[in-house]
Amino acid sequence: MPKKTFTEKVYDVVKKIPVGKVLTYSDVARLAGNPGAARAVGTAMKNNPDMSIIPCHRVVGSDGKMHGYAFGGESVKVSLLKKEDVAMNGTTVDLKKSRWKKK
DNA sequence: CATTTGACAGGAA
DNA sequence: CTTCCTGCCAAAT
Repeated sequence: MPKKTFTEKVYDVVKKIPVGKVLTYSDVARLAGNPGAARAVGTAMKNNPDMSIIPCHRVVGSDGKMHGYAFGGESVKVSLLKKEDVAMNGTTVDLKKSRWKKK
């Protein structure tokens, strides 16, 4: 079987994030098979082939905030996530409750 | 093939 | 809470 590149796996994982949940770059890296490659996840994201199918706003930093990209601003991201039933804590995502984890 | 860059994380001050 | 430094990995040049 064709071995997917790390980037491909990242897209696959991100696209599978359910509504109301978020993942940190570290988590995406881990699910993609490369724990610790959080930075590489960001690299892949900015290289993303289809931003429309990749809910980048559901991928946040370890602090539950956007580090670089957002749909125009943190406020927009917060509003959007709130709309998606994501547990928020002010301007930050409540990873304690909204972190997507497989059970 | 080597160097630089970047949408990161975690710890220290 | 903010700022700086180090470690990590992949893609781009």
